[in-house]
Amino acid sequence: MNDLNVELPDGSTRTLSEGSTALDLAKAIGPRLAKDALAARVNGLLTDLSTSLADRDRVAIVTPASEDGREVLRHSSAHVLAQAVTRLWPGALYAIGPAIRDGFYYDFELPGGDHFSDDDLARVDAEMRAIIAEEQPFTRAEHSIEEGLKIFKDQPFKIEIIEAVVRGGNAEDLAETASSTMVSTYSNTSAFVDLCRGPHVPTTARLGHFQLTRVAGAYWRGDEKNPQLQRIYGTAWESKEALAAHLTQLEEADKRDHRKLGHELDLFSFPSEIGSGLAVFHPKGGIIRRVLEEYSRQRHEVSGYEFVYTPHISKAELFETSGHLSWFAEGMYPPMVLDEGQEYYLKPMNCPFHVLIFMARQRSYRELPLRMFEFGSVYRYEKSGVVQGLTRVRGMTQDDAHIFCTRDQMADELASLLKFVLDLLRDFGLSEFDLELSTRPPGNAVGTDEEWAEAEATLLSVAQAEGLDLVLDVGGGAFYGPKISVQARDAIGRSHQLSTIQLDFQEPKNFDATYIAPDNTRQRPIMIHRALFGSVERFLAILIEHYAGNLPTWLSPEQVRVLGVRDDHDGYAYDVAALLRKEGVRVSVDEASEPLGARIRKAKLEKIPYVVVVGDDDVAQGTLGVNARGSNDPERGVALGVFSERLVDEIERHASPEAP
RNA sequence: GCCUGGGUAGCUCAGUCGGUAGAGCAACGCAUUCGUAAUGCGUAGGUCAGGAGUUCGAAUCUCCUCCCAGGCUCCA
Repeated sequence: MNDLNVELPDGSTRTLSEGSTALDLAKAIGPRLAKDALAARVNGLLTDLSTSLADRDRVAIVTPASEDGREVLRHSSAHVLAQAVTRLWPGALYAIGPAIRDGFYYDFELPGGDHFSDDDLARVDAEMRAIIAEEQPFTRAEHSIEEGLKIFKDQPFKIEIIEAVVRGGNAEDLAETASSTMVSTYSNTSAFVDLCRGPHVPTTARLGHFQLTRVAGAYWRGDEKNPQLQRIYGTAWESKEALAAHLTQLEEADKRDHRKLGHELDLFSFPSEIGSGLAVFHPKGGIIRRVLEEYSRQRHEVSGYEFVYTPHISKAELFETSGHLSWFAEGMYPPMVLDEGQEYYLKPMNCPFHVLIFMARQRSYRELPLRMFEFGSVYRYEKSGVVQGLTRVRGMTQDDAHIFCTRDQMADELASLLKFVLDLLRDFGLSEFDLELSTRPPGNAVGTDEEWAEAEATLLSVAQAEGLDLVLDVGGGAFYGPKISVQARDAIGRSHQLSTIQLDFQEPKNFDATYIAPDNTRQRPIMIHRALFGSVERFLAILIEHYAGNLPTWLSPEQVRVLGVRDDHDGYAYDVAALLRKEGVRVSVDEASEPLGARIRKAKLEKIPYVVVVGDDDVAQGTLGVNARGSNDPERGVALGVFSERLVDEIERHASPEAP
């Protein structure tokens, strides 16, 4: 019998007897590893422990507390979920059930068109735990296509997958089976067989740290035209602790929810009388918005932008010319019809209006690049199910600008623009970015090859100069021009798409916009659409969640609250407030009608950066007690002038008490 | 738009079998004058999301509409 040598991840080799499996390798390395092992990665491919190894294979044993391990656990959990559902709903059809980020799901069609309800989760959970307690093995088998079709003759979704794979298939289908000539199945008991490429854990006993999270409807193959299936989501982890940590993290994310904080901090609301997806900003939210917008305007002004204002509605003709009515009508509110049959639309975008400003008179090349900026309110008819807080609304304000430039100016303009975007976002405390460049789509794109190539190359080189990775979305651009989008990572690692820079070779053509070139010919300008915040509402939501409501001092609606210890200190408290207000600080006084502790608590719950307490000593010496947000250790006896200077400096630097 | 769950005082929530609506916090009033996260007492507060139906009687059962949450689809 020949030995075989396999290579381990650390580069060492092991000699095993012929016919050894990955599990045998784990045993040879150590009993603890063998006990821990869930699956193996052989020559880069995830596979079962029962896989036989060949000479010179590169093998890594997969253990639970790893990305591979969790993926296997989740995938196997999904499999158990399907088995549980078929036990509880005999005749249920099962479709697909992959591992996803943090968990898994499985899609079903229940007999008689039945739907899962929330109460079903507990039943399914109990059934899954019963299956796990039975310590069922996951047994893999390979069949011919014909056999496969026979095995799943009562499971039309599986048949559809097999047939799709035979025809060539897509990645998703291939993940379910093995290849176009062979069907891979896993069975736990004779009663339950699933079409699956695997790998799976050796037995269900290895599972258990899971929680079913929710039920949902989901279209078969993600297509709205297909029947809707019933989906159950779950999360699964390698240990009780890891599961608990994940659930805690979800709770933490909930606490940051801008809808919750927006309500608690009295920033904005969505009165149902106004309608779905339409926000009103309360005075405190209004302050944040005003400060944010003023800062943005100021930055735009020094960067050579001019400010324009345009109406919220327009005749249909404008959107016919721009093309919106032919390709974006679904996203627009229906028209208002005036007496003479004239149709007016709420604007879904600002660009056509800006083009008209460009065209208001003859333009010379000497005026270019012409940069027009507007906080433009737009209205989009979002489908009722997609509206969400401030992040997906039906009425929003974009920090929108359109740059009209010549072909020669395009590269410089893009380069300075991308720098401008990143600088501005950094001023708001966002520092981690991902860039995505969507390049020319196949087929009839507008613009010359050179224009596309130059624009793409420019965006790429700027990203590199900024030291940022740029992900290419090859062929993902719109037909009318390439696009770069900026995603920002927030404090808990979530990624939000913010800015977009979109080149447009089309719209100036639609409007026949031109400028007079040095050679006295009419030339077509290139148009760049760009929004930095995306929408002001959405940007605010992201900031609120990024800071968990603890906004940096310059953005805080109330920056300082002054409390007198007794009511005979209130006079001094007002003096302090007046002095700070003179320095431009937003400050209020809470008079001593309640105990100090209660007033401090209230101010802390409102996340005010500084709570200032003044008592006998302070009145006598002109000092303050400073209680900074995020600190449990108040500073006593701070001179008023010192505090004021510190505060003004902090505001100027966009810092906060937590990060001074 | 589709699936699931929800909407009761300003907020968070309880409300059993269908029998005239409850708490805590907040608000307001009075008292309390206090040095770093909840002072005490009292008062007021409701078209039970809206509409229709069943019933002697509906927060509770049925239907429709609106709004919210989580998914699916969508996000130019």
